Amino acid sequence: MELKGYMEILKSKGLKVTQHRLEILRFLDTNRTHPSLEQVYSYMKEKFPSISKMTVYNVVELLIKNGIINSMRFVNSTELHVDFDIKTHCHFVCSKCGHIYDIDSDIGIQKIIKNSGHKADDYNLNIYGTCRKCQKK
Amino acid sequence: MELKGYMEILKSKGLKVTQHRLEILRFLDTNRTHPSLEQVYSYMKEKFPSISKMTVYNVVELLIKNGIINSMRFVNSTELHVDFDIKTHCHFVCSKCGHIYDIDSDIGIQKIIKNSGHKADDYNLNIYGTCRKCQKK
DNA sequence: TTCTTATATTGTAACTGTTACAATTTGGAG
DNA sequence: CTCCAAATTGTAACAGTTACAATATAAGAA
Repeated sequence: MELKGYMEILKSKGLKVTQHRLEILRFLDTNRTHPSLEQVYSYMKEKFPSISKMTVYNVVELLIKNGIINSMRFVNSTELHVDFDIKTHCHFVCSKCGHIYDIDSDIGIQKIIKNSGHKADDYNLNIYGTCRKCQKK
Repeated sequence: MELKGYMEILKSKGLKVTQHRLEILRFLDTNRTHPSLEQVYSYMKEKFPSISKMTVYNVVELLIKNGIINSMRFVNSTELHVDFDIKTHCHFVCSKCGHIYDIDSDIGIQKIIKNSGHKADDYNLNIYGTCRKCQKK
């Protein structure tokens, strides 16, 4: 996606366009690796050596709140991970190598809670185990 | 369940039986509220005023590693929650009241990852939204 | 029972991820 | 270009967790 595309995303939500916001969006879009905030900060620090970690936290929080990016947490660590893909809610986490894989699957969340009376806004399915690559080793 | 039952659970895994372990098991068994470690500690502190928070962390870690209890983390906080029920892997978290509901559903995890080549050991499905009670308010 | 030893518990300190807040800088409307 | 609301920054504090060494205890052996 071109820079113009990220500008449109921000503008469509009535958000100001800043270099930091554009670069974080671009990084997440081109690196679909579900990075932790530390990893996002680490990348941004190279591009903008004077950037504050707070900016990363602020921008990420803003993007999450406006439904532009996805966030997830896994049972084996306390840190928040983010991803540009807001459609995929299922992830496979390898206990050996730590790699996070997207699992493209519609688990029919409405059917699961239909008798409960609850109203679902979002969900995360995290699957833990050994990934394809690590099984071969 | 009687105290004897918790002793059997520990012994069957070759673990030593201690007052702390028994009490934490009993608390989790009779309070299926998916408490955070802070909440477990808070309860234990009343029963055993001199208990260290480290003991709670150690015992809980041991119980998780031996597959005796379940653990889960939610996207809105960094803290680990635990539950005596090792069968239920689906939870509904109300964004309004914070209550965590068990969702009894078999989502057929094997089917979901069958083409991926990965091998699943465990999973957590967290659903976020407004619970039945909070919708009425 | 008492002894022994491996293991459970404890306190402290350090570490990681996150939040609060006030000071400063900046995007973008007019 | 000017101005103001909002973005960014640095600092400090906080919450959850981990590491580790010292002490206490469970449970098998004698």
